[in-house]
Amino acid sequence: MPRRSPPDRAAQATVKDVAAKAGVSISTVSRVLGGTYPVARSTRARVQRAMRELDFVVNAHARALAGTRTQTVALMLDDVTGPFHAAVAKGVEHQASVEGRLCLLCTTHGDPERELAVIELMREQQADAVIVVGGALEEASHRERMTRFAHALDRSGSRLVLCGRPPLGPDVPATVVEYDNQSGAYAITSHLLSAGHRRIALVGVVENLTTTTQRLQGFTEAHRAHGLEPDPDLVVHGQFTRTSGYEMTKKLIAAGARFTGIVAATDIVATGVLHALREANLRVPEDVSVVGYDDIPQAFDLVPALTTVHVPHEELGKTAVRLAVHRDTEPTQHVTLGTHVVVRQSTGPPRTAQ
Amino acid sequence: MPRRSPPDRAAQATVKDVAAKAGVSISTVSRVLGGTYPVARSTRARVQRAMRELDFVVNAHARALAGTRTQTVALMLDDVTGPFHAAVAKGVEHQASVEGRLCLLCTTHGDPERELAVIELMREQQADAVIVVGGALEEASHRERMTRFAHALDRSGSRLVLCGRPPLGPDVPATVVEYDNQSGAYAITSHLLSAGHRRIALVGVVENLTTTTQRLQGFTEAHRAHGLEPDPDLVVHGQFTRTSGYEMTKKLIAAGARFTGIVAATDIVATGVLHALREANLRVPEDVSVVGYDDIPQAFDLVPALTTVHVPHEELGKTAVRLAVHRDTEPTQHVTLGTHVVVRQSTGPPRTAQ
DNA sequence: TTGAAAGCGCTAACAT
DNA sequence: ATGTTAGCGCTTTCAA
Repeated sequence: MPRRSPPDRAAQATVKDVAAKAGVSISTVSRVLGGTYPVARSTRARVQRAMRELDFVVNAHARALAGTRTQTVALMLDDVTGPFHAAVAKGVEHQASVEGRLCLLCTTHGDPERELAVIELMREQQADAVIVVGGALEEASHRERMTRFAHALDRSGSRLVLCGRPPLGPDVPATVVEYDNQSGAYAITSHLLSAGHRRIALVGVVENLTTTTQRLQGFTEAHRAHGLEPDPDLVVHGQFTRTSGYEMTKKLIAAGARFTGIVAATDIVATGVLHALREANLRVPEDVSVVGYDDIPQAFDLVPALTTVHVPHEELGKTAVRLAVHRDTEPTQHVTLGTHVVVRQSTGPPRTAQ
Repeated sequence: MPRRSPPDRAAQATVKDVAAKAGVSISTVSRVLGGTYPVARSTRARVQRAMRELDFVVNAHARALAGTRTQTVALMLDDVTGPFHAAVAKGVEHQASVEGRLCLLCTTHGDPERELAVIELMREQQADAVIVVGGALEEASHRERMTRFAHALDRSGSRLVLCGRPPLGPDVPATVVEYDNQSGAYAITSHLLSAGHRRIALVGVVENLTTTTQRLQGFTEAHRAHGLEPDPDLVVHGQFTRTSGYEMTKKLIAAGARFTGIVAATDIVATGVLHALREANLRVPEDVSVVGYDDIPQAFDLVPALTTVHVPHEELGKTAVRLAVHRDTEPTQHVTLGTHVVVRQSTGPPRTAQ
C-alpha cells in the first residue's frame, strides 16, 4: 500500500529493469553481477548488454545491506592540509584502493569531541576500519571514550586503528601502527649533543599531546645519556604551527636565553623557527643549529635545508589499512615503524666551545 | 526459508532489538531516530535508553536504501599530497560537513582511465555529487567519456562538479567552479614585464593539460600587450613537480639561454627552479626574477619568498560542494573565482636594461 | 543453469 | 501518539 511519491529525477535502472530487458530473473542478473556463480555465456552476454543499454550500476547501499560487509575504510585526521597528515592519507587511500576499498575522509580540526562524533558516524557507515591519525590527548575521559568506541567498533565487526598514536591498553581491540617518537627525538637530540651543543632548546611542546610527551622524553633522555639535564627554561610550549614556532623563538631570543641548538617539535614549527632566527640575524647553522621532526617534503627546500627525523608517513597509512583489513590472518596488530635522522644543512658544531 | 549463516562476529543491534527492549514498535524507534515526528517524551526517553544500552547506531546503508538520498559527496583528485589539492580537499571536506554530508576520497594519480573508473564507483555509492579536481586532459575521447558520465550522474540524481577545470560544453549537466588561469598568468607575466623584463621563460608546460594551455595563453597575451612575442626557446615543457622545475632550469642554463625572469607553471615547480638557480650561483631576484602560481603555504617560506598568483583553493572546494548540493535552488552552476598577484621577494627589476 | 522468494535494516505511508 | 506493513535494491538459499 505505501510508497512515497516518485523521485523527481528519472529513476536509476535497477536489477529488476535489467532482468526485464534481458528476459531473465533478477537472480540471474545478480549472478552476473557477482561473477562468482556459473551463468550461461549467452545469458550473461544478454544481461550485460541490457545493463549497458540501461546504463545500470549496482546500488552499493543495497549491496551492503544484503551482503555481508561494506567495502570502506574511514580515515580521520586533524587537517588534510598538513603535509604529515596528507602523506598518511595518501598511504591510506593507496592501500585502500589496492584492497578494493573506498576511503571515507573526515577531519576533526583537533576537536576531541568531533573526533568521537566522527567515529560514531563511521560506525553508521559500517566502515570496516576506522583509522585515526595523529597524536591523542592524554586525558582520562577521552581515553575512556576511545576505548568504548574500540569495543563498539569491534562488536559491529569493524576495527579501530590508531595511527601514530600509542595503544589504549592491552585488552582494547584496536590495531596500532606507531613510529617511535621517543627514539627519534633521542636520536636527533643526540646528533646535536654529539656535535658539541650543550644548551639546546625544545620548541613546540603541546600540552597533553602524546606526540610531544614522547618527544620530550627522548629529548630528556638524550641529555641524560650525555650526563646533562635539559634546562627547563629552554623547553617552550606552543602549537604545531609555523606561527607558533616563529613566536616561541622570538620570545626565547627576547628573553635573552642562551642556546646554540633548537629542536623544533615538527618541521612546520622549524619553519617558523628559521624565520625568526633569520629576522634576528642569527645564522643557521653557524650561530644556531636547528632540527625538525617529520621530514616533510619541503624540509628539503628550506634554507638551509633542514636536518630532521624521517617518519615513514605513507608507510604508516598503508600499514594501517593492511593490518586492519587482514586482521583475521595478520597476527601482529601492533607495529612500530622505524625513523631515522636525515642530516642536511641546518646543523653543525656550536660556534663557541662551552 | 533462506538465510545465510550468521556472521561470525556478534551482530550489531538493530531497530528491532531496540524496539523489543523498549517495548515499542520499530516505527516508534524509527521516529525517535528521525527526530522529526512527534513521540511522547517518556517513550522517547525509554527508546533512547534502550539504544544506549544496546550500543545501537543506525545502519547508514539501510537508511540510504529506504530513504531518499545518500548523504555523501565524492572527491576525486590526483594526489592528496600536493598542497594545491590538499587545500581544495580541505574546503570540500569542510563544506560537506557543514552541509551534513560525508566525504568520499579517491585519488587517480593522473590516470584518466582510473578517473573514469572512480566516477563509476561513485555512482554506485549514490554520492550526491562527484567533485573532480584539477586540470583535465585535452583529449577528445576523454572529454566524450566525461560528458557521458555527466549525463549518467545526472540521470541518477547526482551531479558532476568540475573544480579548477573548464566546462565540457553548454548542454552538459555539470557544475563548474573555475579560477581564472589565463588572467592569473597574464597578471603575473605583466608584473615581470612592467618591471622591465623582456626575456622571460615559462617553465613547466604540461602537454595537453587545460591548466597549462590556459596559463601559456595568458603568458603570451601579456607579452603581446607589451608589443612582444614570447621566445619559443624559453617555453619549456615538463611536469608539475619540483624535480621537473629543477631540471628544466638546469637545461635552460646549460643551453646558454638568455633570460632575466622565469614564470614557473606552479609554486612547486618554482621550488625546483629556485634550487637550480641557487646551484648555478644566480641570485634571485638580482640576477633572475622568479614567480610561481598557486600561492601554496610554503611559498612564503622559500628563500626568497615567492611572488606568485594566489588561487583561492579552499574557497574553490567549498563553492563546489555548496553549488552542487543546492543545485535546485542555486541558479548559477558555473562560477569563476578571482585570483590575484602576491608580490614577495623573488621579483625585482632586471639587472641590465635590455 | 535458472527462477522464486525471503530478508538485510530501515523509512514512510496508512491505519488506529 | 503509536502500531502495521510494504517496500528500497540487492544477495542468497532452496527448488526445479
